Amino acid sequence: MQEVRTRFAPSPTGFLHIGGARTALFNYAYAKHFGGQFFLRIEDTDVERSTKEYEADIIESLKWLGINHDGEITYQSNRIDIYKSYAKRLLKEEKAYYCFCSKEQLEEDRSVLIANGKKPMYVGRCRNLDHCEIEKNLNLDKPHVIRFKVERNGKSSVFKDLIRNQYVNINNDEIDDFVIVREDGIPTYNFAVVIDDALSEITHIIRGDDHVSNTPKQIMIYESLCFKLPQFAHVSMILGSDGKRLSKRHGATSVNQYKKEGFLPEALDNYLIRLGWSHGNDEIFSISDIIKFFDLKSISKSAATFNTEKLLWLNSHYIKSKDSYFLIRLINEIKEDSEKPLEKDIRTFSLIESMKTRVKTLAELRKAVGFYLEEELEYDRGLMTELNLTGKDIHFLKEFKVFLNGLEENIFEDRSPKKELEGIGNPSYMQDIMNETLSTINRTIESIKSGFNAFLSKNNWTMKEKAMIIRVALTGEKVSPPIYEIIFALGKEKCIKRIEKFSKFIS
RNA sequence: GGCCCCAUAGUCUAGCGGUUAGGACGUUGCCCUCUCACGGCAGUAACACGGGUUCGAAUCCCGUUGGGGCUGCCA
Repeated sequence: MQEVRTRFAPSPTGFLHIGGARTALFNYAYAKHFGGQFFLRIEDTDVERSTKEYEADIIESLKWLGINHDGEITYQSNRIDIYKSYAKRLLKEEKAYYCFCSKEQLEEDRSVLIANGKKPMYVGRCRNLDHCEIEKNLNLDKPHVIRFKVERNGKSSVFKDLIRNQYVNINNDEIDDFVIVREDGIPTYNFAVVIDDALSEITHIIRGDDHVSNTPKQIMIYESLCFKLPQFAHVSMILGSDGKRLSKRHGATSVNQYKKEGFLPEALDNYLIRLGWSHGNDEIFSISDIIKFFDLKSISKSAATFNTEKLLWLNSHYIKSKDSYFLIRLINEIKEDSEKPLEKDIRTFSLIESMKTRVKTLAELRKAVGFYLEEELEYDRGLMTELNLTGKDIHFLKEFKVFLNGLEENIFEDRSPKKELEGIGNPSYMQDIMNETLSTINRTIESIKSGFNAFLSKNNWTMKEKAMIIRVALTGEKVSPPIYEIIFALGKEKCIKRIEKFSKFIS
């Protein structure tokens, strides 16, 4: 069997968006499923709109998603001469022709056709120019493009689409004599794409639905150049919540933006692969699962609506599955320059460990431990009225401070294994350290817990009635990790300081 | 307008001639509980419509409606 070779061919006229990422993932998964190769080609023939910034974004985003290409990246802008030579060949074989019509003239033709209720196609003025006329115009340096001469007289173009598993039939009368080389000598998409795909021996072209109507044009070029045809698979579009094609209007659409907002690449990959593709009732797919199970026949024919809720669910799923040191690292990677980095110590670790089940993004996770990062807490007035504190509470806080004072210092010693974790590559060793860290935390928290419970019962208090005031005093928030965990993370001294400050604030 | 494609709950989907139409997200209720989550349990909600074909249709065919795409010297 022939090796499967696929490609992703974005144009650097925008950031890598969700739709492009899915197409890339499909192509990657398909090739890898068959042990084939996946290539990346930058289609930068639109010199007006292509930028290096977008190009870098696309490459980086793909890398972040783990969609790794084989071989070197191809740039169409480096291959203009190749396209030109093929255009020359088509000209010589009279499968293409020079067109000297001015843009103004074409615009006029167009409006006349539309006014008469006709299809706005090229009128064919230059389709059958005689040699002398062409020579004359060329010698005069008259601006021109090269058009492909579409065979008509009732002919039609047929190709099989692998997603629908059926033939798509388009009458050639519907297809214009499209431009293959622009006035400035740069080839157009439909021309360059065919030459590159053919020359790089791409076997399967998996791309968006928006290319179906281009396919007959491209097949004509394949045939006119005697290239071997690849197979085509057109994936339906991704729609926004309003049913319209997904665009910037719908909020975050670039991969990069999702990264910044604290999504994990695993979550995005998993979400994207399930958007339009299924494998029975399975929902969770790692990259290797994707490669293992991916196929074209399980791709849905209909358009899919992008749903952030489900992405968030997947993201929280993957956040929960990561170890907390790793999460700290990821949070620091995406933090704003103005934010201070999270420390890789055992206290931060314990908080992340506790909060990671309560958030859906890394950004939220960072925010959730904000009370720990802040030196000085702000207490919300509204929250105070809600608490409705009395003299009894002030008394309780006093007692609580006594309890804190009585805690042994050494339980708060920082037994951070961070040094050992820096720059080591042995996963099982890391796992050991991780487990040890976790059990240290658990042991300590247990000891705080039993001491605290004894303190409560001695005074005939219950957790239920006292938890909220402690929570607010120590964090300034109504929602926080469990009390014992806060005490552990903050440490004795900070807890006492915060209780003192809070007591002063309320009295 | 013309051409092409699509149609199972709010969303992603399973189904491929005979199912109590399955799963997941969301949502609702309950349990757990120091808050919020997590977790567990239970519930909610769908075959767009109309004709055929067939003993039998979500499934096959035709039409209607609705949606999407293309109709560039963008890709």
